[in-house]
Amino acid sequence: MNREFFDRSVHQVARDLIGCGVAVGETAGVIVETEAYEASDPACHAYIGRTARNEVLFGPPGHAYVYLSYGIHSLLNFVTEREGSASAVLIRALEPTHGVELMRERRGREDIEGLCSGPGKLTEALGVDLSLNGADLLQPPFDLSERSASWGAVEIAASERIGITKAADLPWRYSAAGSRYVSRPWPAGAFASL
DNA sequence: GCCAGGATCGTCT
DNA sequence: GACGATCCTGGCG
Repeated sequence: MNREFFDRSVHQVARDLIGCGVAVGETAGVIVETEAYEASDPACHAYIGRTARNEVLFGPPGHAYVYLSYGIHSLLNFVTEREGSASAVLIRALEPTHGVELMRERRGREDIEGLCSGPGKLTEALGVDLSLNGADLLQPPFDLSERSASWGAVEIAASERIGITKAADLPWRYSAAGSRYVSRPWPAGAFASL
């Protein structure tokens, strides 16, 4: 995984991230659900312009944008597109692959489907918090890997984003069709082409 | 199984 | 001083 991967349209990156591996320290999983947020999008934190909070979104691609949601959950995003173009992919769900016992301890639950099936859940499982805001995704503790051959033919569903009030009708949520690890099911017949 | 409500705090008005 | 890109629990069928 290199910088160029992220230096592309946020929608392309959001789709291409499905099936890719994300490791943070000893824990890792495969991305099965993402959402795209672009600068011209009212639901994007950068829509209102540059502030102290969203500054990372305006920076170079391939960095982590982490912010606190509802005062409780840290949400993990990957910054995309050239510097100055504020856009990011929200990582919404993972299929756990490594460090499952550590994930269980951090989450305080046993069921593997529930460990990373939501944006706030996976950050808790991976140990991601606000201290990683702005961190380079190409450096430790992150270790990202490209989609493996077994995921090469994955079908990707496109549907409406979850939990937002502005621009809620845009179909910018992407999920791996057939995965048991997504945060919510996708509507029938909502498929994007690779 | 579904739904309503509460937890909790950084950010911006 | 209001508002979330959320999650979990408890109450009710």
